Amino acid sequence: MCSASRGDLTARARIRDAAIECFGQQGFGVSVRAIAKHAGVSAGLVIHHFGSKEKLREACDDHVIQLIRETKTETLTSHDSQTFLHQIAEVEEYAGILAYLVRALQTGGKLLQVLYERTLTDAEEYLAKGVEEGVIRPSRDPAKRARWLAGAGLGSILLLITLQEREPGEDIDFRRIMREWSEEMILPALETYTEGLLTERTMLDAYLLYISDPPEGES
Amino acid sequence: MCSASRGDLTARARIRDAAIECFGQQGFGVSVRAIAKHAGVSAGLVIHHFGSKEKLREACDDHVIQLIRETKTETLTSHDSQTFLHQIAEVEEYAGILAYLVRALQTGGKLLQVLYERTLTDAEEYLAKGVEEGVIRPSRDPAKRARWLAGAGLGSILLLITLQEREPGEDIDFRRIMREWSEEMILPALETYTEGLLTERTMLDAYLLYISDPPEGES
DNA sequence: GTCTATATAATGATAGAC
DNA sequence: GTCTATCATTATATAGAC
Repeated sequence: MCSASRGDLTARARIRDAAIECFGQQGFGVSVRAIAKHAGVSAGLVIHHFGSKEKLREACDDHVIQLIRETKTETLTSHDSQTFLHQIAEVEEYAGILAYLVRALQTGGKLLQVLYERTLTDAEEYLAKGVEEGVIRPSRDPAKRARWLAGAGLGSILLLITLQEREPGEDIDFRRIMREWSEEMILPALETYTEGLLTERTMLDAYLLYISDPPEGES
Repeated sequence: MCSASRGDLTARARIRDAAIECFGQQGFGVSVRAIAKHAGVSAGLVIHHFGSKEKLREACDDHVIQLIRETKTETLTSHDSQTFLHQIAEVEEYAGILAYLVRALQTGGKLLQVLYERTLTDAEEYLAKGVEEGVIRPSRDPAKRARWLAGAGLGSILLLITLQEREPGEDIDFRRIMREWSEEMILPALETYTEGLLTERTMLDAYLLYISDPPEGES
């Protein structure tokens, strides 16, 4: 399925996997000693293989990024563009990776960048396909709409997860959170996406007029 | 305007303000010594006043929470429910507080809880007022819709800010980010909120039927 | 490759002078 | 109230044996 399964039992890989678990559960402040203990090796060996704690962190990032890139997005058929995050949350095996992922997302950096781009690409495809099939309305600016929806989708699930974490180190049931959130949002989302939110089109028309006839210098 | 201005120049307050700046710019890993240096006092005095680094952190949280509670939400007239975050971002004086706020939001905890509740309350009020005035469509479940919109609003702006932070310690222009985001989202938001996203109401009707006639045991 | 032992630096917090 | 000096702990990273 993914490269993490191929005879990947070298000490280096074991340490990396242990690091992903420790970082995910306890945050990036966790000590090299704790990671080494969890991997069943000495602290020295960890540094021997990765050079430094920071490089170990980078190796973890790269490993998860590779996983994101290798995992195909399931066919998007449901009411809302299924996030990659939802997909991975359903796989028991990836529980540790998901925890790491969430923590990495909260601190920003390359991983967040990659996941956002992935989410954006998925949203663009989903929307384009829907428009082509006639089930989704065309947009005056499809790229902007995709960015808006992707940002709201990834952002709100990320916010929700962060919101659930009462105390540091607490185990979070990502699957439960995402399932509950999906049920929570389906009614308002369907409602709004079907019927809209505003009763009048005055604001939209005013804005369209505004941008078609810019008041002051603009390209 | 707010309590932070009343003869608040005691050393304790100076240390607290310095801590907010340091935490905001460099994260919560910043040392007590660095905070003390920034406040122009000794490290011992910091502990003397607050007991521990953690309690200092709590004092910072409480101070920002008080600010959130004291700041009134401006009348919500624009196209979209203006987030409290947007409002504070426009005040030059609060630049340091905003940085702290964002970092606190990313790590979760009490402050995030408070700000989310605030955003939710604002959204509920805004929507209720709009429905009453007839400019916003009534919802089958107003509370759920408010939660959905508040989560998407706060979540996406938080995601966007986190996304902008290339390297740790980098100075972020929150105002620029929020202004650009507002301009980015106004077209897709108005478009979707006015015309909807889906061309057919089959999915909504199917879901409404589904929940009105639950297939298996449900309250 | 893997270990133990250790160097070195930084941290949060304390004690006591002023 | 504020300082300096110091403690005790912990961290990352290194050196060298096996």
